[in-house]
Amino acid sequence: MKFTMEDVAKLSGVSKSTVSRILSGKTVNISEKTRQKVLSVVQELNYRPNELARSLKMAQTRVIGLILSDLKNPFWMTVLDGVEEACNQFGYHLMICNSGNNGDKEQEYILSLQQRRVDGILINPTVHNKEMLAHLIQTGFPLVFLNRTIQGIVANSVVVNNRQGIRLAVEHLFGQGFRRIALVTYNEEGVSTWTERVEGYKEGMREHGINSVAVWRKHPEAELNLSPLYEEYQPDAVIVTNNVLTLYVIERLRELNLRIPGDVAIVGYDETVWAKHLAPPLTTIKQPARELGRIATESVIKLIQGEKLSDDAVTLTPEIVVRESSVRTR
Amino acid sequence: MKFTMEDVAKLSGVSKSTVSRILSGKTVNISEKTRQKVLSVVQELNYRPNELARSLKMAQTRVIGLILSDLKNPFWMTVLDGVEEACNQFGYHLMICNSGNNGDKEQEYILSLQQRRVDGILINPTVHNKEMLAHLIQTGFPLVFLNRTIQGIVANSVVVNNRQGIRLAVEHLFGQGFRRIALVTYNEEGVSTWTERVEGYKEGMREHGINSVAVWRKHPEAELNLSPLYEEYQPDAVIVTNNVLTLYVIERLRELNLRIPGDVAIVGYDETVWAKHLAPPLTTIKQPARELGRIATESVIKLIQGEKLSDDAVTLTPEIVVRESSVRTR
DNA sequence: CCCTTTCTTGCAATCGATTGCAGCAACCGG
DNA sequence: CCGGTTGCTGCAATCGATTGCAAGAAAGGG
Repeated sequence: MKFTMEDVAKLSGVSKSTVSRILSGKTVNISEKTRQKVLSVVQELNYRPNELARSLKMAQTRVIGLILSDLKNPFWMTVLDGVEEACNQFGYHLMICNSGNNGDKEQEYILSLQQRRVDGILINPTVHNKEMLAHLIQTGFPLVFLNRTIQGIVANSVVVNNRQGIRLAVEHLFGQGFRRIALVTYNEEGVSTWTERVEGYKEGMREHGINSVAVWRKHPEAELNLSPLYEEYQPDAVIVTNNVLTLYVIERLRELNLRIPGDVAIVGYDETVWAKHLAPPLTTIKQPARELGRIATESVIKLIQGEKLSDDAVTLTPEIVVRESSVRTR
Repeated sequence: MKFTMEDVAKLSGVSKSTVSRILSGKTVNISEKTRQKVLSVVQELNYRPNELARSLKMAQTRVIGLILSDLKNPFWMTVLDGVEEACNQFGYHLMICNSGNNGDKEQEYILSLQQRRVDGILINPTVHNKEMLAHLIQTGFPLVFLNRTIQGIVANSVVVNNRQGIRLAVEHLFGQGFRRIALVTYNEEGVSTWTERVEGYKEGMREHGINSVAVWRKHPEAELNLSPLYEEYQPDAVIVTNNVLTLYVIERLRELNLRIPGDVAIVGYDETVWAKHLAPPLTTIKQPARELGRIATESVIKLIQGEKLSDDAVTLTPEIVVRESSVRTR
């Protein structure tokens, strides 16, 4: 049922070369008669060229690999939508992988995508494959870091300003009169998003003359008992560095019978569909997720097409969406 | 920097054939000496075979295409996670496309995936490409419908029982003493998920002797003014057939100054990370999303491997998660 | 020691495209 | 009528693997 160029050629009474030239749009010097003939046969057979063969010969697949560290995080849904949109626009296809923050799996995927000869890779990297990634970049392979950077690796990357994001939260809370602000984040060594957000928090506090800060870290797999932490620092506000973690923290605070924002104010990370429907509606740091996806994809496509990018890193700007969860009640 | 089998062969002093046989694990009759020699060269060069060439020759790519109708819906995130997991387990890669419920885009993606010679396709189909899909199935192409069926097409599909899902909601609400139950759904012609849920609702109501029902339909792009609808039917409970739509409805009801569940109870569709954090916590119909993804993927892989599936359709069972939004207050 | 059988390995065709080079036909002017 | 252009098309090599067939080497039997 599947036809080849050979078949089309035979039925049109021409050679493969001619068919190929017509289909690839190399309009140069093909008589209108043969062109019509060939196109009608193509139509009739419903022929479509085998992309594998084409890719093999052309040494390009028009496929981009995407490696995410945690597919379950709803944040990626919007990013993914932007990535898909850009891919579609430029005629690329997307191959998706989920490393689950596992270094070995990530490595296997990188190799595997390369074996499949993807033209470029978008990656939200783990911290476990530094040398491999560095090597890849060094060899000129089109690679773009998505939302995370890796210490010590100069790479094209598209990220959102994490320090600024947290500082928006800090400034807002200070404006509302809160002073004892704690931060809750994930306990994952070396992940730039978390470390930068923690730094942003400390900087922000320091600027207001506060050096006694509280950073609470939750291991992704374990529970976090807020009770002793709360007792020790007695915060009047909490900033959380991740969307799902925010829900977790809210739940734990409720268990301590703390009212939001009366006893403790909350600012969460990532604007989500549900943020405004929580009780009380949640103040969030909104990251431009779709743009993140779009721009990163456009970047990798530019690299593929041989363009030099003017900047190694594109840094997007977060906003704060203020809702009741962080507004001082009288 | 990229080596070919030829290079490996030359450096090992053997022919391509031998290298190929060793790497493809065809252990039959290769002397241990040459095997070791070749493997060491492979190691040294860091050689990995070109999958394009292999795929071309073998006429299989070990890639599965996934076409979703609406990537933005958080429901898919969990499904996707299940799909990815199964793909990974069986050594397949995933190519993702988003039709955005657009028939033309869907068609283009189907053709394009076929051109790329994916081994099989998982699709959450729109209603616009019946003949094409039917034809595909007829030719024996491994295709599995995901979460939706298409009227008039017998296909392998994995779905969740939609009638039963809604009826769980109806029964629960009746148990709580609600009688004037309205349903809100999307106004999309012919989409099985919506039509089946509407039917389930009507059946459930009829069984309780209620023939006067209210189905409110929201066009995906337009606003829905609940005020007149509410006035007309005066429901004491509302079931919503989609997760994001549920948030929308809750917002509109709030604008009408209706208290939940005091004035009107709510049951939403899809168990989400945020459901239990809403105010009040939301009762939901929980679909086994990850299993949906896993099983559909396993099905298409079986089809690819030539197995006959014992049943055309696998129907999974939803559950109800009861929370305060649908519990009668005294 | 020769012939047969069993291991190993290589040759060359194949998968389905793309493309440089060359050849043939038609057309032109002189 | 002939040589030179120009226009159109085909031949055959190539991309990087896989694999049927056959040949050469090694081993075994008489």
